[in-house]
Amino acid sequence: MRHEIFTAKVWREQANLYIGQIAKITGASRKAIRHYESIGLLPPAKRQGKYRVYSERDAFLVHMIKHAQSFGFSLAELRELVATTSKTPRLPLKMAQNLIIRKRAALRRQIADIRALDKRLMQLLRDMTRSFN
Amino acid sequence: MRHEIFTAKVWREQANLYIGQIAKITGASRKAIRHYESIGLLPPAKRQGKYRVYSERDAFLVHMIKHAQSFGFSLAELRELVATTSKTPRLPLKMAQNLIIRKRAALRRQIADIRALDKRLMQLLRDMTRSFN
DNA sequence: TTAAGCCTTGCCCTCAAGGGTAAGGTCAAG
DNA sequence: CTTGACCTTACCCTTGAGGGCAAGGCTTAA
Repeated sequence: MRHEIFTAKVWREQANLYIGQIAKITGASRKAIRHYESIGLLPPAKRQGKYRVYSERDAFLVHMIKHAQSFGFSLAELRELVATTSKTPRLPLKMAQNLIIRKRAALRRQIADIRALDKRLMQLLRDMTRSFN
Repeated sequence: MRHEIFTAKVWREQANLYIGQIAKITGASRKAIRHYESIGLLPPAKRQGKYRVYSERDAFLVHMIKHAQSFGFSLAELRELVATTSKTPRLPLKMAQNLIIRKRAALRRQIADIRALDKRLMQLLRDMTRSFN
């Protein structure tokens, strides 16, 4: 029964992929993909028996996660975006843009913090030099 | 015997302090102080029986560690400085200055990295906006 | 000698993002 | 029906700097 329904051809058309296939396609490790699911970043995968099966849409989500990570986003920061994306046909542009804008603001804050620290270090250095003379 | 030698008065003069006293003086927790010892940042404390006893010099070292931490130094970064300081009468100025200079260089690198990331995010935002129109 | 207040070691927990390995179950094909 | 490739859960490990707790030992003043 199942064998007739899920022939190789139909598989490819429905893109019912095991986790290893998704991993190969997206470049994420199997472990990472399960991890995303375990922390609720990806919705629980459908199962065929005990095996997780994924569609090309899921591959897109994983791709998105990897891409976003390379831009410095943490998995936690991506939760909402991924959740929404998995429920709507297209990437929620506004949400993604807001994410980026907030990240940029955080970066600006980081730079300010680092500069403040640098100033303190500079002053410390000056004080030490003075105590030398 | 020991009781005659280590009277309260003599104690105060020799500043033989239990870990709780050092903790109170320096503001570091007992746990933190033991932690510094366990990772080899502080030399193994002398013992009176099973209790660690510290001198005011040790208090100075702990103070130094806390101070340096507030300037963004990790315990690992302080290893050499603390080791040397604990073996010489005064703070090794040159070594401390080099540490600061190196830290400032690292901060500059961090800022460069953040700015590069910010540029990428800006570009990404532009691309997304374009795909909107 | 005893109570109160210190101190001791040892173990698990935190956060992020998985890596590594074990031990075993399952799938598709020959 | 077996083989080999793939999958499953489950547990421990990593970095940094300790926090929290347990269970018990030490000190010292009264």
